[in-house]
Amino acid sequence: MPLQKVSRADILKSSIRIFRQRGYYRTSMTDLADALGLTKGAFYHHFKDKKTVMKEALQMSASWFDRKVFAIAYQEGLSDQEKLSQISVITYKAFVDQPGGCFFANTILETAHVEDTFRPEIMAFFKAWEKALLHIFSGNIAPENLNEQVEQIMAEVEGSIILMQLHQNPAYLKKALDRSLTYLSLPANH
Amino acid sequence: MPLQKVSRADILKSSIRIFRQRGYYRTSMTDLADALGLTKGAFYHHFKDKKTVMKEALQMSASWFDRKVFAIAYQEGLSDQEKLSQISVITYKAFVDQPGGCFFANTILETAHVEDTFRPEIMAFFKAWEKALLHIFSGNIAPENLNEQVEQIMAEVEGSIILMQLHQNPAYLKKALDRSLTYLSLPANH
DNA sequence: GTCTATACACAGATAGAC
DNA sequence: GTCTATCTGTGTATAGAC
Repeated sequence: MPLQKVSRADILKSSIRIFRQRGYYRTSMTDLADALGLTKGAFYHHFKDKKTVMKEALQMSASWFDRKVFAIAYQEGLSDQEKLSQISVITYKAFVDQPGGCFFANTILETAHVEDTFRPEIMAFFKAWEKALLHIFSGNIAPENLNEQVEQIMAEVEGSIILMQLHQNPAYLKKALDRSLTYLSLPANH
Repeated sequence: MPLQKVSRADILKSSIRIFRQRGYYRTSMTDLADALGLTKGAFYHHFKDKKTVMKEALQMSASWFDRKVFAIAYQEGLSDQEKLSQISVITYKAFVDQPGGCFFANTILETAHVEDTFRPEIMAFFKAWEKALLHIFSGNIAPENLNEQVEQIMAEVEGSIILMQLHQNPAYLKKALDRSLTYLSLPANH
């Protein structure tokens, strides 16, 4: 029986799930190690400290959204409606299938007034999301309303994730995502 | 020189500020005691444990919103526009003057997937907010759209508080509150 | 009502055997 | 690469003097 090899990516995938649900401060190194069937000592062989695990976890999660969600905004041959609809479906699935809500929103609220350690990673996620939405809506909305429309959608989605977790009911997120689709065809924007 | 007397309300007011900024788990009993110039031992004379401080802090904060913000929705002699406008102004001031964003949103995101301890107190805040908005909008919006309109406003405001803290810019909250006023006079709702 | 001192658990992190 | 054992700091909470 050879020794089990755990890849850096395996560790991060597992740690993302735990950090997202329990938060950064409440998660202990023992929590992270146990989830992989490792001891603390073995875990520290792979990562030098908790901060580094968290930073790379945020980066890996942001990268997933870049590739699986935001990339849809730049695909050739899709209408703006199709792009936004596909993004909504995947976003819904992502936030409902795996508990813990939005890893990035959770982390900024938890840490913003304690330390700035993770602000760059969190900011990168929101900037990529904003850019994708701006790309989709730029042809449908007057330039002077564009930025606020995109801001509004991001606020609605993030806020609905809070309500979803409060009421333990994913319908809140579903309705917010559905509303974002209606903003593509508002008469007032043409 | 008599011994200094610290009231339960004083302790709670101070603790609310710290819990809101640092979160529940990251806040230590030493943090709470130090802020009042007390030692841990003295602090424990007033509250039997951390959980109780948090519960009463949430209750006191919710009570403040009930009296100072949500009560406006039921005041005689104000138009719906005036009610919502006054609520917006106070809400903005409350969330901007004191750092840490929304105590209730922070706490539900931090604790929802770890324990249910504070869910009743947090739920009470959101229910009171929802009820106040329903009261204001009930005369302006068709009954079949009423619930979703109120949901949307709460999601937008909470989401904008996240963006406000991410970008360290209160304009995000201001714009979300201003949008809520426009929903009172949307032609589609009449 | 506030203080010092302390008990006990667990946190993050490291050393060294296998 | 994983383990056990350990170091050090800090957490919640309590006991008892003043």
